Amino acid sequence: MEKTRAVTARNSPDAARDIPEATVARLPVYLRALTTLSDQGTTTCSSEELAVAAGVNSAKLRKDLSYLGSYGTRGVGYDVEYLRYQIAREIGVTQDWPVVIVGIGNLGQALANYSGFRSRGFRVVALLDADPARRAEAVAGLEVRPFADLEQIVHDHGVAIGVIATPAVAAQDVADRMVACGITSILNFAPIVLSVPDLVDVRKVDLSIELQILAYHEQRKMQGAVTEEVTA
Amino acid sequence: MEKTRAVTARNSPDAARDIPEATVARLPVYLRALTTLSDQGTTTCSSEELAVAAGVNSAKLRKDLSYLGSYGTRGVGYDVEYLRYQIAREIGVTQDWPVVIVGIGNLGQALANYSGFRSRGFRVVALLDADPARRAEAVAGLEVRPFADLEQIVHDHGVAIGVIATPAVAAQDVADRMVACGITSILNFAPIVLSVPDLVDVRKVDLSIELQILAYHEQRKMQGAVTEEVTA
DNA sequence: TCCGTTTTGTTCTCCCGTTCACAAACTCCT
DNA sequence: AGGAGTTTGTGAACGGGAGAACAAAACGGA
Repeated sequence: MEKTRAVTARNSPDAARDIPEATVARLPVYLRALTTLSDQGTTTCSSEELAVAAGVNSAKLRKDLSYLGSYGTRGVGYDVEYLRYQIAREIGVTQDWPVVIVGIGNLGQALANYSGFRSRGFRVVALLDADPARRAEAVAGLEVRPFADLEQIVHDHGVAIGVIATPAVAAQDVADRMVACGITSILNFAPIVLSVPDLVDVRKVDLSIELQILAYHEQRKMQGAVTEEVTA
Repeated sequence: MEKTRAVTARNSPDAARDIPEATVARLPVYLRALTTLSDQGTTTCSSEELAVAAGVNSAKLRKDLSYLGSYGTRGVGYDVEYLRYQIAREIGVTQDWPVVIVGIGNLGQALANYSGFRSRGFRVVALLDADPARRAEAVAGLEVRPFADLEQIVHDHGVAIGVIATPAVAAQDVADRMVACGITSILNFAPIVLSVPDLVDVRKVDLSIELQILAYHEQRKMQGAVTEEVTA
């Protein structure tokens, strides 16, 4: 394993180079910016233009792209379509990823209806909820099925990614069941720290945490204003 | 300003010490963990216990807390209630923050109904949408008002934080209007990079980016499996 | 009172990520 | 063909955060 990676790391186009995590997190942003440029009819762009569109420093952008390979032309820039495909392939969104959503409350429904998933290579194959009342009507054209169906669905569709949009109290149970079914990537919206095996990836989105971070800075802005008044 | 900060930085309890951004992002997690512990009836906890509950390293937790002050007791640990209050005060969620949500589609409705905002010091004071059809019925007990009312609402309630849940094409316009009204912190759910003045804070939540990051790692897991089979 | 135990607060070191700066490489124009 | 201009890719310096490790401090028991 180690040896294989060492040999293929530099040159092979499909080698699994180890891309820094910070870079991985920005690749989707670049992809989005390139798609926008492409829609506008732009065929070529410089690192500076793309950096502006992605809201980052151009040197950082170039270094990020250099981890994927040399896809630009010096003195010219990058071919928008070509680069877009290369990034999409590196991320893995040239293929379709089946996804299940568990917890069809307000947030779960919003996620089920979100068109941005489908357009970026993700297909919601099932909606699950433990509450029978929630299963009365279809959401986003899909019936809401009992949570017990999870294993069957994961098996049938080869699901590797699960989304948790349940209340906090239910989230750990759901995660455990997901892991038991073979899901290895979880996007967690519940405000709780999930514990999962090392080989399972978890990313969390906590809406109120984001607001709290903003509040902290907002408070400092106000304190600063007061301090200035006092010292003035 | 510089001088004032230098003088008050170390000792004054309400001084605006500069807390590292990485620490700020974790404080809300600690706050959540402490609330959970408190609800369970725990009155005292060690850094190790709290670290486990927050999903971080205990050394990192202690260092984070040390930026706020010395709120623990050596040999004993931390008083849950006391620490909880100190963190809440540092973040600024002991006071109430009025918030406006613009874009009352699926996601906007979910946000409007999210109880986690209210319970953590945020109060949704208005829902705005440019589409008259959306204003037909109330959402989360609030009427949906025209976007033109933004300035009046911001002025009346002293709103400093705005949430954008519109489609991408509308987001920059909304942000510009928010900034013009005096909003200085924006939580952006639209998949686009907003450009705002330096003194305005923007945090973004992009649902599909999170999935793409998971997809990248998922793809690598699979590649790794294949490589192992080949080399075996 | 004194010693062992526990746990915090902090120092030190290492590593990752960011940014600068520049050589290499490509285009275009003469 | 050659030189001027442009832009990429990357080496190197820099800064910040993570984690180990330890000294300082508090508690409890004898």
